[in-house]
Parts: sequence; structure tokens; C-alpha cells
Amino acid sequence: MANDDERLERLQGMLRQRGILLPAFDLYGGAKGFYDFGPVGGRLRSRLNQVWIDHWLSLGNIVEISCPTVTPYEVLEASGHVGEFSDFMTVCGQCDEASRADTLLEAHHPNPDALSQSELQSLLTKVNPDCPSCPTPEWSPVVAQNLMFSTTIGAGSSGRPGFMRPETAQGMFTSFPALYRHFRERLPFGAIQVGKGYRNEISPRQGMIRLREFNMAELEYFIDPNERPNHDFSSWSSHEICLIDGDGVSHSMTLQHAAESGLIRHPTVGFFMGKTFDFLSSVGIDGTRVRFRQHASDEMAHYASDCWDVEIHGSYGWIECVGIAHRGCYDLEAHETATGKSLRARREFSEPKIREIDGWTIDGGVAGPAFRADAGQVKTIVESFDADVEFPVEVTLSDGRNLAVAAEHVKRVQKTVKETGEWFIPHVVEPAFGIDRILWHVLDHAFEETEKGGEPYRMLKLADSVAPIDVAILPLFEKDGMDDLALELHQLCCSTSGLVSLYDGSGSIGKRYARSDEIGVPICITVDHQSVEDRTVTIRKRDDGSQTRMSMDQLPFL
RNA sequence: GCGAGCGUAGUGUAGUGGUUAUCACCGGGCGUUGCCAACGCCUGAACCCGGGUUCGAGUCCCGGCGCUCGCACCA
Repeated sequence: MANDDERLERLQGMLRQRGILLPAFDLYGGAKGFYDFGPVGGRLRSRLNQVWIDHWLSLGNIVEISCPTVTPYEVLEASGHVGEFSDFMTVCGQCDEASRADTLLEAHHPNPDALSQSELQSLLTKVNPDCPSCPTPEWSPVVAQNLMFSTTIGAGSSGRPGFMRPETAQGMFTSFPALYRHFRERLPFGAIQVGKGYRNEISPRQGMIRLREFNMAELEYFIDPNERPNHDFSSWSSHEICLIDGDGVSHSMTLQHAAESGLIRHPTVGFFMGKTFDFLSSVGIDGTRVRFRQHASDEMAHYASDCWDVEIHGSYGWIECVGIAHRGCYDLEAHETATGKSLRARREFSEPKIREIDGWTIDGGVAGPAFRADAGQVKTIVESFDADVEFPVEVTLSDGRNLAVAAEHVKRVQKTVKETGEWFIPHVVEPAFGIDRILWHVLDHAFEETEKGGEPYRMLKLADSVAPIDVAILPLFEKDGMDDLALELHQLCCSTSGLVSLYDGSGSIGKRYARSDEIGVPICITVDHQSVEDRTVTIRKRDDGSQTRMSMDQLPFL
């Protein structure tokens, strides 16, 4: 274990020195839970994001969106984050003592912890509980204080409370109507979003593993719960993976078997587990150090009905880096309830349903003036009657009063209703990726320590797909035209779309190879005297140190 | 948030209250007909911040900030 810790320290030192990951605001003494991606790390992060985006877009029914990080209070109240992540505070205006509102009201309610902000506010106003530090309490309005960074949208009294988003998901849910329309009202479809999330951690630890501002990438995939999806599991058919179920029992089986046996409760969850494994492999994560762990029922988030964490093993042990959750209809339903707007999809019946209606309703022209304010209630009651009821009938209202409904107040309803389909709330399967945690493990798994000439030698064997620099251009010496030729090649590479080149003319050639290896450059190109004569250059590969000579005008990546 | 330990160049470190803060790698420049951290010369770079004790503080004391670990918390 001590060896592991020392390796971790050497890796972190190298990442700082090479401008990959650095503590943020170091100039001012640092800030816990915040990291900078440096001149090399910045590119690494955006490459990783791009690979992730391309991976999901390749499914064909996914779109990328981008929503604000600043989110109005009501949105996160509806989603459950305010309740799940908040303590409600109030301040005594007489003595400045801050108290938790639910604690103050413990004597006046059986479970104040479960009350919403407005319920707490009205109870606080009604009870006006004693202040623990002064005799004349004067409680301020109740405010939410929780793990979300709170802010104010707008200034002064017109300001509106809000939060920095704790996940990107809510933006996808609030965009559901636009997504539904974009996809021509046909499920299934998904939306992805890559961006920052915020969480005011009490105690950030373990470097990139627990941050206060972090990069996340989420897919919200909307499905019809009545349709059994038919996913193709064949590409993983020969691959048994490590699955730990909700009781902590470990299984080794194929994804298809796990989905068919019911261990994975929904095939789409299983399919995304496979796609997630593919993604991790494509960015250089060691597949033998990946496992899937199912949440126990008491561990599940407030919105989820099944959840699998993808855990990656590295310097900090097994760390959850991806969560694949079946969120059911929780979120869309919550936003429907909060706004009164429809967030539903339509499902056509294979055969229209014919319904015969034979009953009663009120005759508005007579019943309205007769019953006035009670007419609505009378209508509901009358419409529940069978066709063979005989009027007059005495009905009982909700407040206990009785009214006589006569034949003149009602009329017979006889019609045939044809229903061709129905509206339902789609279910959501959500793979949520902690990009920083994945990026950390990409670095951890790529970090290779060897010896060269008796000296320790370090390199990052990064996958080409995420390597921050594609090619380093090295003039053997910066003279005799070698520097000019190298700069020409460097310029050509830099102006080639998608290609990132690094020019390095400082120090010995061996030192420059070593520095390139430390930031994971897959290919170095050396310009020497012969290059000036015949425009051939040496291609040196990071992983095996092999060198081949070819014309600089025929480089495969240009 | 509580407790313990720690904080010195880009990195890793030495430093018993006393002159100009040690060493190595590192970074930069020049040279080197030369391809895997080579060599020579020159050069750059640090005591986390703020108070206090003291003639004098990197060193001792207090507070803050940060880091590591344990507990607590954790979608």
C-alpha cells in the first residue's frame, strides 16, 4: 500500500509539473475541491468530452443540448433536490442567531424535517418559537441552506432565488417538450449534455475524486415503459463482466444473461452498461479494473428504481465513476405536478377502444341557477349515477348538506367515445458520468513507470483518442535550417483541423522525447540535417520507441 | 464539522533561534555533426498567509488558509 501511495505522489507531482492537473487558485493559497486543467490538461479534458459526445451520438437517436448552470429555485424544488439536500435556516433579527427552522419547530410538529419551505414558513409565522439566545425572537424568512451553491438571480428585491445546478439532468427534463417535438413525437430518444455541476461538499477529499465544481456528462434516455426494447447485446456476448448485486454478491456473467435473468431489471439499463464499458475502453481505461455494482434499495437516490454504479479501480481503490439509473417517471411527473404543464408522450392503441357512455349529466341552464355554487359538485355526483336512476334523488354534498336533484335539473347522456391512444409519462434511463473521476483513472491507468539507463522513467500511455497532443515536432538543433523546416511542419500540423502539435526545440533530443512521453504524445517527429536535404523526417513512436524515416510530405495524419 | 499530522524553488528535499536558506532533478540561454532525461559554460527559481515572542524566526507561540489521514457527511 505504501508503494501505491508513493506512486500516487509521483503521478500527482508529474501532473502538476507538466501542466496537466493543478490545484486551482494556488496563487492565493488554494481552494479546496477545485482544480485547474492546465495547458496540457485542458486539451485532455475537451478530448475526453468529445469522445463521450461522439460515442452517444453514434446511437442515432440522441441529440446534444446545453442548459444553464444557474437554475431557478422552483426547478430544483420540484426535482426534490431542495428537500433532499437542504436544511432550512432562519435568522433572529434581534440577536443574529441562525437556527434551523425545523429544529425550532420540533415541539410543534411531529416531523418538521419533512416539511417544505412554505410549510415551515407558515408554521414558523404561526408559532413564532422562542429564540435560543434572546428573549424577543424576530425570525427572518426561511431560507434553504444545503449542499447546493445558492445564488440570487437578479438584484435587490426583484432578485429570485436559485442554485448552481447539482446535475445537468434537470435541464434535459425541462427541455422535454422541445425534445419530443424535435424527435417527431416518437420514443425512444435521448438528450446528452456535458458541463459543470456544483456541490458545496462539506469536506472534499482525494484530489479529483470529490470536487466542489465538477465536469459531468449525462444522457437522459426517454422510453415507453410498456414497450420491451430489443437491444443488440451480441457485441458483448463473449465477455463476462463483474456484477455485484444489491446484496453484495458478486457474479461473473455476460450482460445479456444478466438482463435476461432479471439481475439487471431493465434491458436498456443493461445495454447502456455495455455501451459505458465500450466508452471506458475507448479512452484507455483498463477493462479488467472495471466492475458494476448495483445499489441496495436503501442506497438508491430519491428518484431511482434501479441503479448500477460503474466502479473503476485505481490509486484510491474502487471509485464510482458512472451511475446508470432507471429513474422511472419520477422527474417528468415531478415537473408536471409543479407546473401543471403536460410532459407526456402519446401511445396509439393497436385497435381503437370504443367506449359506450350511458348515464346522466346536469342541464346547466336549469341546474346552474338552481344550485349556484354547488352546481359543480352536483354535476360530479350526477355523472357517477347509473343509467337506471330515477329522479328526484337526494344527494349529499361534501360538507354534509343534502340537496334534492329533480328530473328537470338533469339530462340523459348516451354516446359512443372512440379512443385511439393515450398519453403517458415516459420513463427515463440515465447514464451519468463523472468526467473528472474518469479522467483521473485514464491518467492513473496510463501512467507507467519503468527504468531507462538505471534512472526512473515515466510516461502516460494515453489512448490516441484522448491524447492532448497528437504530435511533437523536434528539430535536432535549431540551426542550419532545421528550425525553419520544423516550424513549417509545426504550422502545417496546427492548421490541420483536429490535430494538435507541440514544437519543442529546448534541451537535448533525449530529454525532449522524455518530456513528450510524460504528457503522452503518441508520435514525435525529428527534423535533422538530412531533412533539410530531402524533406524526410524521423517518426518516433512513444509506446515502443521505434523510429522510421519517411517524407514529411507523406505523413499519414496530414 | 471534530481530531491528529504536515506546509521550504516547477518537482522532490536538507535545514540545532544566529552571516548570503542545502542538494538534486527542473526551467532558460550558448556551445556541441548529434536521435532517447549525455556533456561543458552561463543563468532562473522557494521558507503558505497574518499576528506575536525575541536583538534576531524557515525554526518557538497564536489565528487563518491549504494538504494528508481517521471520524462524521456523501446522489
